[in-house]
Amino acid sequence: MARAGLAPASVTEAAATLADEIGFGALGMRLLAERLGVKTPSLYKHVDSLADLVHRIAVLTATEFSDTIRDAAQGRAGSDALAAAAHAMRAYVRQHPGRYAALDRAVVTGPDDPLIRARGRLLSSFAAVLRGYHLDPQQEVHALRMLRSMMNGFANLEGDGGFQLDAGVDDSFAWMIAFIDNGLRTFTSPTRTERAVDAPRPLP
Amino acid sequence: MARAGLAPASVTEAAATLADEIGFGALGMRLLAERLGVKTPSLYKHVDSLADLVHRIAVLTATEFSDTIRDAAQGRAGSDALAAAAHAMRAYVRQHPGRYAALDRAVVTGPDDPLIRARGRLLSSFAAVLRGYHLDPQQEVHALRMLRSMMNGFANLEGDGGFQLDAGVDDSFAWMIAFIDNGLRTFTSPTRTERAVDAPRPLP
DNA sequence: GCTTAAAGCTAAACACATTAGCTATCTGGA
DNA sequence: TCCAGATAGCTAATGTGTTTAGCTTTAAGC
Repeated sequence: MARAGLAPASVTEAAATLADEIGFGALGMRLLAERLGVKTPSLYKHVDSLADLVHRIAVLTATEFSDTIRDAAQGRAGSDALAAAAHAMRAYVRQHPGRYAALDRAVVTGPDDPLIRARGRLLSSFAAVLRGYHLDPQQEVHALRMLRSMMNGFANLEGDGGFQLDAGVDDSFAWMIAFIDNGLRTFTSPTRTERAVDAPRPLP
Repeated sequence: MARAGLAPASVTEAAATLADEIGFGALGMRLLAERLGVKTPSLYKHVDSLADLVHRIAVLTATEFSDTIRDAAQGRAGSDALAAAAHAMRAYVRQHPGRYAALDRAVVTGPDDPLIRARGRLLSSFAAVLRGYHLDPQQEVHALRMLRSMMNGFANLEGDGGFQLDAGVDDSFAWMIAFIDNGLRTFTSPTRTERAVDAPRPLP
Protein backbone atom coordinates (compact mmCIF):
# COMPACT_ATOMS: atom_id res chain seq x y z
CA MET A 1 0.00 0.00 0.00
CA ALA A 2 1.47 3.32 -1.07
CA ARG A 3 1.84 5.84 1.67
CA ALA A 4 -0.13 9.04 1.58
CA GLY A 5 2.72 11.18 2.88
CA LEU A 6 0.76 13.03 5.51
CA ALA A 7 2.07 15.20 8.31
CA PRO A 8 0.41 17.16 11.09
CA ALA A 9 0.59 20.38 9.09
CA SER A 10 -0.87 18.95 5.90
CA VAL A 11 -3.66 17.20 7.80
CA THR A 12 -4.51 20.45 9.56
CA GLU A 13 -4.47 22.37 6.31
CA ALA A 14 -6.77 19.83 4.66
CA ALA A 15 -9.11 19.86 7.64
CA ALA A 16 -9.31 23.65 7.55
CA THR A 17 -10.15 23.63 3.87
CA LEU A 18 -12.71 20.91 4.37
CA ALA A 19 -14.33 22.88 7.20
CA ASP A 20 -14.54 25.93 4.96
CA GLU A 21 -16.29 23.85 2.33
CA ILE A 22 -18.77 21.82 4.34
CA GLY A 23 -19.15 23.95 7.45
CA PHE A 24 -17.42 23.61 10.77
CA GLY A 25 -20.21 21.56 12.30
CA ALA A 26 -19.90 18.85 9.69
CA LEU A 27 -16.16 18.43 10.09
CA GLY A 28 -15.19 15.00 11.35
CA MET A 29 -12.43 12.44 11.31
CA ARG A 30 -14.35 10.21 8.96
CA LEU A 31 -14.85 12.82 6.25
CA LEU A 32 -11.34 14.16 6.60
CA ALA A 33 -9.85 10.69 6.20
CA GLU A 34 -11.94 10.11 3.11
CA ARG A 35 -10.78 13.41 1.66
CA LEU A 36 -7.16 12.46 2.26
CA GLY A 37 -7.57 8.98 0.79
CA VAL A 38 -6.82 7.23 4.04
CA LYS A 39 -8.70 5.16 6.63
CA THR A 40 -10.00 7.01 9.66
CA PRO A 41 -7.69 5.57 12.34
CA SER A 42 -4.64 6.55 10.32
CA LEU A 43 -5.23 10.18 11.13
CA TYR A 44 -4.35 9.50 14.73
CA LYS A 45 -0.73 9.08 13.66
CA HIS A 46 -0.66 12.82 12.99
CA VAL A 47 -3.22 14.30 15.32
CA ASP A 48 -4.24 13.39 18.87
CA SER A 49 -7.98 13.75 18.55
CA LEU A 50 -10.71 15.74 16.90
CA ALA A 51 -10.36 18.40 19.58
CA ASP A 52 -6.65 18.57 18.86
CA LEU A 53 -7.39 18.96 15.18
CA VAL A 54 -9.73 21.87 15.83
CA HIS A 55 -7.12 23.41 18.06
CA ARG A 56 -4.52 23.17 15.31
CA ILE A 57 -6.90 24.76 12.83
CA ALA A 58 -7.42 27.58 15.30
CA VAL A 59 -3.70 28.24 15.59
CA LEU A 60 -3.31 28.16 11.82
CA THR A 61 -6.22 30.53 11.42
CA ALA A 62 -5.07 33.01 14.05
CA THR A 63 -1.75 33.22 12.24
CA GLU A 64 -3.18 33.58 8.75
CA PHE A 65 -5.74 36.02 10.00
CA SER A 66 -3.35 38.32 11.78
CA ASP A 67 -1.10 38.35 8.73
CA THR A 68 -4.05 39.25 6.56
CA ILE A 69 -4.97 42.20 8.74
CA ARG A 70 -1.39 43.32 9.08
CA ASP A 71 -0.82 43.24 5.34
CA ALA A 72 -3.99 45.17 4.66
CA ALA A 73 -3.10 47.93 7.10
CA GLN A 74 0.52 48.07 6.01
CA GLY A 75 1.51 51.51 4.83
CA ARG A 76 -1.76 53.12 5.89
CA ALA A 77 -2.80 54.97 9.00
CA GLY A 78 -5.89 56.18 10.80
CA SER A 79 -9.15 55.93 8.91
CA ASP A 80 -7.42 54.39 5.96
CA ALA A 81 -5.85 51.63 7.98
CA LEU A 82 -9.09 50.91 9.80
CA ALA A 83 -11.09 50.62 6.60
CA ALA A 84 -8.50 48.43 4.91
CA ALA A 85 -8.14 46.14 7.88
CA ALA A 86 -11.87 45.82 8.39
CA HIS A 87 -12.56 44.94 4.79
CA ALA A 88 -9.71 42.46 4.72
CA MET A 89 -11.07 40.88 7.83
CA ARG A 90 -14.55 40.51 6.47
CA ALA A 91 -13.24 39.07 3.23
CA TYR A 92 -11.19 36.52 5.12
CA VAL A 93 -14.11 35.40 7.25
CA ARG A 94 -16.41 35.07 4.27
CA GLN A 95 -13.83 33.04 2.44
CA HIS A 96 -12.94 30.87 5.42
CA PRO A 97 -16.02 30.38 7.57
CA GLY A 98 -14.88 26.99 8.84
CA ARG A 99 -11.49 28.22 9.93
CA TYR A 100 -13.08 31.21 11.61
CA ALA A 101 -15.54 29.02 13.53
CA ALA A 102 -12.65 26.85 14.72
CA LEU A 103 -10.89 29.95 16.04
CA ASP A 104 -13.95 30.73 18.15
CA ARG A 105 -14.38 27.25 19.57
CA ALA A 106 -10.85 26.16 20.28
CA VAL A 107 -9.99 26.08 23.94
CA VAL A 108 -6.67 27.05 25.45
CA THR A 109 -5.16 23.95 27.00
CA GLY A 110 -2.29 25.24 29.08
CA PRO A 111 0.06 28.09 29.88
CA ASP A 112 2.32 27.47 26.88
CA ASP A 113 -0.35 26.63 24.40
CA PRO A 114 0.75 28.05 21.02
CA LEU A 115 -2.80 29.28 20.61
CA ILE A 116 -2.09 31.93 23.22
CA ARG A 117 0.80 33.31 21.19
CA ALA A 118 -1.18 33.15 17.95
CA ARG A 119 -4.11 34.98 19.48
CA GLY A 120 -1.73 37.54 20.91
CA ARG A 121 -0.41 38.24 17.44
CA LEU A 122 -3.94 38.67 16.17
CA LEU A 123 -4.68 41.07 18.98
CA SER A 124 -1.66 43.18 18.21
CA SER A 125 -2.68 43.36 14.57
CA PHE A 126 -5.83 45.06 15.72
CA ALA A 127 -3.91 47.22 18.12
CA ALA A 128 -1.68 48.41 15.29
CA VAL A 129 -4.72 49.68 13.44
CA LEU A 130 -5.79 51.74 16.43
CA ARG A 131 -2.37 53.23 16.94
CA GLY A 132 -2.97 55.76 14.20
CA TYR A 133 -5.72 57.39 16.25
CA HIS A 134 -3.34 58.36 19.04
CA LEU A 135 -5.77 57.47 21.76
CA ASP A 136 -5.30 58.09 25.44
CA PRO A 137 -3.47 54.92 26.57
CA GLN A 138 -6.15 54.24 29.16
CA GLN A 139 -8.78 54.19 26.50
CA GLU A 140 -6.81 52.10 24.06
CA VAL A 141 -7.71 48.82 25.72
CA HIS A 142 -11.37 49.72 25.67
CA ALA A 143 -11.26 50.76 22.05
CA LEU A 144 -9.47 47.56 21.17
CA ARG A 145 -12.11 45.46 22.86
CA MET A 146 -14.85 47.40 21.20
CA LEU A 147 -13.29 46.97 17.79
CA ARG A 148 -12.89 43.24 18.28
CA SER A 149 -16.40 42.91 19.62
CA MET A 150 -17.92 44.69 16.70
CA MET A 151 -15.94 42.88 14.02
CA ASN A 152 -16.43 39.53 15.65
CA GLY A 153 -20.11 40.13 16.19
CA PHE A 154 -20.70 41.33 12.67
CA ALA A 155 -18.90 38.34 11.22
CA ASN A 156 -20.88 35.94 13.35
CA LEU A 157 -24.22 37.49 12.57
CA GLU A 158 -23.47 37.61 8.88
CA GLY A 159 -22.21 34.04 8.89
CA ASP A 160 -25.26 32.69 10.69
CA GLY A 161 -27.61 34.54 8.38
CA GLY A 162 -28.58 36.79 11.27
CA PHE A 163 -29.25 39.70 8.94
CA GLN A 164 -32.47 38.96 7.19
CA LEU A 165 -32.30 38.77 3.44
CA ASP A 166 -28.76 40.08 3.39
CA ALA A 167 -30.25 43.40 2.37
CA GLY A 168 -27.61 46.10 2.29
CA VAL A 169 -25.13 44.26 4.45
CA ASP A 170 -22.24 45.82 2.58
CA ASP A 171 -23.64 49.25 3.28
CA SER A 172 -24.16 48.43 6.92
CA PHE A 173 -20.60 47.29 7.21
CA ALA A 174 -19.26 50.44 5.62
CA TRP A 175 -21.53 52.54 7.83
CA MET A 176 -20.30 50.75 10.91
CA ILE A 177 -16.68 51.39 10.04
CA ALA A 178 -17.43 55.05 9.43
CA PHE A 179 -19.22 55.18 12.76
CA ILE A 180 -16.25 53.76 14.60
CA ASP A 181 -13.81 55.93 12.73
CA ASN A 182 -15.80 59.02 13.54
CA GLY A 183 -16.06 58.03 17.19
CA LEU A 184 -12.38 57.29 17.54
CA ARG A 185 -11.51 60.69 16.16
CA THR A 186 -13.95 62.65 18.30
CA PHE A 187 -14.85 60.69 21.41
CA THR A 188 -13.35 61.66 24.71
CA SER A 189 -13.56 59.81 27.97
CA PRO A 190 -17.08 59.44 29.28
CA THR A 191 -15.97 59.35 32.89
CA ARG A 192 -16.58 63.05 33.33
CA THR A 193 -20.14 63.89 34.06
CA GLU A 194 -20.23 66.24 31.18
CA ARG A 195 -19.16 64.61 27.96
CA ALA A 196 -17.11 66.83 25.75
CA VAL A 197 -18.46 66.02 22.39
CA ASP A 198 -17.18 67.85 19.43
CA ALA A 199 -19.66 68.99 16.89
CA PRO A 200 -20.16 66.27 14.33
CA ARG A 201 -17.39 66.78 11.96
CA PRO A 202 -18.51 67.64 8.50
CA LEU A 203 -16.55 65.39 6.24
CA PRO A 204 -14.38 67.09 3.70
CA MET B 1 -43.11 2.82 37.92
CA ALA B 2 -44.19 6.33 38.87
CA ARG B 3 -44.37 8.77 36.03
CA ALA B 4 -42.09 11.75 35.96
CA GLY B 5 -44.74 14.10 34.61
CA LEU B 6 -42.67 15.64 31.87
CA ALA B 7 -43.84 17.80 29.01
CA PRO B 8 -42.07 19.49 26.11
CA ALA B 9 -41.91 22.79 27.96
CA SER B 10 -40.51 21.37 31.18
CA VAL B 11 -37.96 19.28 29.32
CA THR B 12 -36.84 22.36 27.40
CA GLU B 13 -36.61 24.41 30.57
CA ALA B 14 -34.54 21.72 32.28
CA ALA B 15 -32.27 21.41 29.25
CA ALA B 16 -31.72 25.17 29.18
CA THR B 17 -30.80 25.20 32.85
CA LEU B 18 -28.51 22.23 32.40
CA ALA B 19 -26.79 23.92 29.48
CA ASP B 20 -26.25 27.02 31.60
CA GLU B 21 -24.64 24.89 34.26
CA ILE B 22 -22.41 22.54 32.31
CA GLY B 23 -21.90 24.50 29.09
CA PHE B 24 -23.73 24.21 25.82
CA GLY B 25 -21.17 21.86 24.32
CA ALA B 26 -21.68 19.26 27.04
CA LEU B 27 -25.45 19.20 26.72
CA GLY B 28 -26.76 15.83 25.61
CA MET B 29 -29.76 13.57 25.83
CA ARG B 30 -28.00 11.26 28.21
CA LEU B 31 -27.19 13.91 30.80
CA LEU B 32 -30.55 15.57 30.49
CA ALA B 33 -32.37 12.28 31.06
CA GLU B 34 -30.25 11.64 34.11
CA ARG B 35 -31.04 15.08 35.46
CA LEU B 36 -34.75 14.46 34.97
CA GLY B 37 -34.63 11.03 36.59
CA VAL B 38 -35.65 9.25 33.45
CA LYS B 39 -34.05 6.91 30.90
CA THR B 40 -32.65 8.48 27.77
CA PRO B 41 -35.17 7.16 25.21
CA SER B 42 -38.07 8.52 27.25
CA LEU B 43 -37.12 12.04 26.26
CA TYR B 44 -38.15 11.29 22.71
CA LYS B 45 -41.76 11.26 23.86
CA HIS B 46 -41.47 15.00 24.36
CA VAL B 47 -38.84 16.14 21.92
CA ASP B 48 -37.98 14.99 18.40
CA SER B 49 -34.22 15.02 18.65
CA LEU B 50 -31.28 16.81 20.16
CA ALA B 51 -31.44 19.36 17.36
CA ASP B 52 -35.10 19.92 18.14
CA LEU B 53 -34.24 20.39 21.80
CA VAL B 54 -31.65 23.03 20.98
CA HIS B 55 -34.14 24.72 18.73
CA ARG B 56 -36.69 24.84 21.54
CA ILE B 57 -34.11 26.29 23.91
CA ALA B 58 -33.39 28.95 21.30
CA VAL B 59 -37.03 29.95 21.04
CA LEU B 60 -37.35 30.06 24.82
CA THR B 61 -34.21 32.15 25.06
CA ALA B 62 -35.18 34.61 22.36
CA THR B 63 -38.43 35.21 24.20
CA GLU B 64 -36.92 35.58 27.66
CA PHE B 65 -34.15 37.70 26.28
CA SER B 66 -36.34 40.15 24.43
CA ASP B 67 -38.54 40.52 27.50
CA THR B 68 -35.48 41.23 29.60
CA ILE B 69 -34.32 43.97 27.28
CA ARG B 70 -37.78 45.41 26.92
CA ASP B 71 -38.30 45.53 30.66
CA ALA B 72 -34.97 47.18 31.25
CA ALA B 73 -35.61 49.90 28.71
CA GLN B 74 -39.19 50.42 29.84
CA GLY B 75 -39.83 53.99 30.88
CA ARG B 76 -36.46 55.22 29.71
CA ALA B 77 -35.30 56.85 26.53
CA GLY B 78 -32.13 57.67 24.64
CA SER B 79 -28.88 57.21 26.52
CA ASP B 80 -30.69 55.94 29.56
CA ALA B 81 -32.55 53.27 27.68
CA LEU B 82 -29.41 52.18 25.86
CA ALA B 83 -27.40 51.83 29.05
CA ALA B 84 -30.15 49.98 30.86
CA ALA B 85 -30.79 47.59 27.98
CA ALA B 86 -27.11 46.92 27.43
CA HIS B 87 -26.45 46.12 31.06
CA ALA B 88 -29.52 43.93 31.28
CA MET B 89 -28.37 42.09 28.21
CA ARG B 90 -24.93 41.45 29.55
CA ALA B 91 -26.32 40.27 32.85
CA TYR B 92 -28.62 37.85 31.08
CA VAL B 93 -25.85 36.37 28.97
CA ARG B 94 -23.55 35.94 31.94
CA GLN B 95 -26.28 34.24 33.88
CA HIS B 96 -27.40 32.06 30.98
CA PRO B 97 -24.42 31.22 28.80
CA GLY B 98 -25.87 27.90 27.68
CA ARG B 99 -29.16 29.40 26.57
CA TYR B 100 -27.33 32.16 24.77
CA ALA B 101 -25.14 29.69 22.89
CA ALA B 102 -28.23 27.75 21.84
CA LEU B 103 -29.71 30.93 20.42
CA ASP B 104 -26.64 31.34 18.24
CA ARG B 105 -26.58 27.78 16.96
CA ALA B 106 -30.20 26.99 16.35
CA VAL B 107 -31.11 26.83 12.70
CA VAL B 108 -34.36 28.06 11.21
CA THR B 109 -36.19 25.06 9.82
CA GLY B 110 -38.95 26.54 7.71
CA PRO B 111 -41.03 29.57 6.82
CA ASP B 112 -43.29 29.33 9.86
CA ASP B 113 -40.67 28.31 12.35
CA PRO B 114 -41.57 29.97 15.67
CA LEU B 115 -37.90 30.86 16.00
CA ILE B 116 -38.39 33.45 13.27
CA ARG B 117 -41.08 35.21 15.26
CA ALA B 118 -39.09 34.98 18.49
CA ARG B 119 -36.01 36.44 16.86
CA GLY B 120 -38.14 39.16 15.34
CA ARG B 121 -39.33 40.14 18.79
CA LEU B 122 -35.76 40.26 19.99
CA LEU B 123 -34.81 42.44 17.08
CA SER B 124 -37.61 44.87 17.78
CA SER B 125 -36.55 45.11 21.42
CA PHE B 126 -33.25 46.42 20.16
CA ALA B 127 -34.97 48.68 17.68
CA ALA B 128 -37.06 50.17 20.47
CA VAL B 129 -33.92 51.23 22.26
CA LEU B 130 -32.67 53.04 19.18
CA ARG B 131 -35.93 54.82 18.60
CA GLY B 132 -35.09 57.40 21.26
CA TYR B 133 -32.21 58.67 19.14
CA HIS B 134 -34.49 59.75 16.31
CA LEU B 135 -32.17 58.54 13.64
CA ASP B 136 -32.57 59.08 9.96
CA PRO B 137 -34.69 56.06 8.91
CA GLN B 138 -32.11 55.03 6.36
CA GLN B 139 -29.47 54.82 9.03
CA GLU B 140 -31.62 53.02 11.53
CA VAL B 141 -31.06 49.61 10.00
CA HIS B 142 -27.32 50.17 10.00
CA ALA B 143 -27.34 51.34 13.59
CA LEU B 144 -29.41 48.35 14.59
CA ARG B 145 -26.98 45.96 12.97
CA MET B 146 -24.08 47.71 14.57
CA LEU B 147 -25.66 47.55 17.98
CA ARG B 148 -26.41 43.86 17.65
CA SER B 149 -22.93 43.15 16.30
CA MET B 150 -21.26 44.90 19.16
CA MET B 151 -23.39 43.38 21.91
CA ASN B 152 -23.21 39.94 20.42
CA GLY B 153 -19.50 40.17 19.85
CA PHE B 154 -18.79 41.44 23.32
CA ALA B 155 -20.86 38.69 24.89
CA ASN B 156 -19.10 36.03 22.83
CA LEU B 157 -15.64 37.30 23.56
CA GLU B 158 -16.36 37.62 27.25
CA GLY B 159 -17.94 34.20 27.37
CA ASP B 160 -15.04 32.48 25.64
CA GLY B 161 -12.53 34.20 27.87
CA GLY B 162 -11.36 36.25 24.90
CA PHE B 163 -10.43 39.16 27.12
CA GLN B 164 -7.28 38.21 28.92
CA LEU B 165 -7.47 38.15 32.69
CA ASP B 166 -10.88 39.79 32.65
CA ALA B 167 -9.07 42.97 33.58
CA GLY B 168 -11.42 45.92 33.53
CA VAL B 169 -14.06 44.24 31.44
CA ASP B 170 -16.80 46.14 33.24
CA ASP B 171 -15.07 49.39 32.42
CA SER B 172 -14.66 48.39 28.80
CA PHE B 173 -18.32 47.59 28.56
CA ALA B 174 -19.36 50.91 30.04
CA TRP B 175 -16.92 52.71 27.76
CA MET B 176 -18.33 50.93 24.75
CA ILE B 177 -21.88 51.93 25.60
CA ALA B 178 -20.81 55.53 26.06
CA PHE B 179 -18.99 55.36 22.73
CA ILE B 180 -22.07 54.16 20.94
CA ASP B 181 -24.31 56.62 22.70
CA ASN B 182 -22.03 59.45 21.77
CA GLY B 183 -21.88 58.31 18.18
CA LEU B 184 -25.60 57.90 17.84
CA ARG B 185 -26.16 61.41 19.08
CA THR B 186 -23.55 63.06 16.89
CA PHE B 187 -22.74 60.93 13.90
CA THR B 188 -23.97 61.96 10.51
CA SER B 189 -23.58 59.76 7.53
CA PRO B 190 -20.75 60.67 5.22
CA THR B 191 -21.62 61.21 1.64
CA ARG B 192 -20.80 58.36 -0.59
CA THR B 193 -18.12 59.90 -2.77
CA GLU B 194 -15.74 60.82 -0.03
CA ARG B 195 -16.09 58.01 2.36
CA ALA B 196 -12.72 56.87 3.62
CA VAL B 197 -14.32 53.66 4.49
CA ASP B 198 -15.10 51.83 1.29
CA ALA B 199 -12.97 48.97 0.15
CA PRO B 200 -9.46 50.32 -0.14
CA ARG B 201 -7.71 50.99 -3.39
CA PRO B 202 -4.30 49.47 -3.87
CA LEU B 203 -1.53 51.65 -2.61
CA PRO B 204 0.50 53.43 -5.27
C1' DG C 1 21.10 -5.84 2.51
C1' DC C 2 19.52 -5.13 7.38
C1' DT C 3 17.46 -2.71 11.03
C1' DT C 4 14.29 0.26 12.88
C1' DA C 5 10.84 4.04 13.36
C1' DA C 6 6.54 4.98 12.01
C1' DA C 7 2.58 5.27 8.44
C1' DG C 8 -1.17 2.92 7.47
C1' DC C 9 -4.19 -0.96 8.04
C1' DT C 10 -7.95 -4.17 10.32
C1' DA C 11 -10.54 -5.27 14.27
C1' DA C 12 -12.65 -3.94 18.16
C1' DA C 13 -14.15 -0.93 22.03
C1' DC C 14 -16.82 2.88 23.43
C1' DA C 15 -20.01 6.69 23.68
C1' DC C 16 -23.37 8.82 21.88
C1' DA C 17 -28.24 9.61 19.63
C1' DT C 18 -31.96 7.32 17.94
C1' DT C 19 -35.67 3.58 16.75
C1' DA C 20 -38.75 -0.46 17.74
C1' DG C 21 -41.72 -2.59 20.42
C1' DC C 22 -43.56 -3.64 25.06
C1' DT C 23 -45.83 -2.44 29.58
C1' DA C 24 -47.81 0.19 32.92
C1' DT C 25 -50.14 4.33 33.93
C1' DC C 26 -53.37 7.88 33.50
C1' DT C 27 -57.79 9.86 31.67
C1' DG C 28 -62.45 10.17 30.06
C1' DG C 29 -66.70 8.31 29.26
C1' DA C 30 -70.43 4.49 30.00
C1' DT D 1 -67.00 1.94 39.21
C1' DC D 2 -65.24 -0.15 35.33
C1' DC D 3 -63.51 -0.22 30.74
C1' DA D 4 -60.92 1.57 26.57
C1' DG D 5 -57.88 4.29 24.49
C1' DA D 6 -53.98 7.12 24.59
C1' DT D 7 -49.43 7.69 26.06
C1' DA D 8 -45.24 8.08 29.34
C1' DG D 9 -41.71 5.42 30.29
C1' DC D 10 -39.11 1.17 29.91
C1' DT D 11 -35.76 -2.45 27.76
C1' DA D 12 -33.38 -3.97 23.83
C1' DA D 13 -31.27 -3.11 19.73
C1' DT D 14 -29.36 -0.24 15.73
C1' DG D 15 -26.44 3.08 13.75
C1' DT D 16 -22.80 6.32 13.52
C1' DG D 17 -19.19 8.65 15.11
C1' DT D 18 -14.49 8.81 17.65
C1' DT D 19 -10.86 6.39 19.56
C1' DT D 20 -7.60 2.42 21.01
C1' DA D 21 -4.89 -2.00 20.26
C1' DG D 22 -2.08 -4.50 17.72
C1' DC D 23 -0.30 -6.02 13.20
C1' DT D 24 1.98 -5.18 8.56
C1' DT D 25 4.45 -2.80 5.45
C1' DT D 26 6.94 0.99 3.87
C1' DA D 27 10.82 4.03 3.78
C1' DA D 28 15.26 5.74 5.46
C1' DG D 29 19.84 5.27 7.53
C1' DC D 30 23.77 2.21 8.58
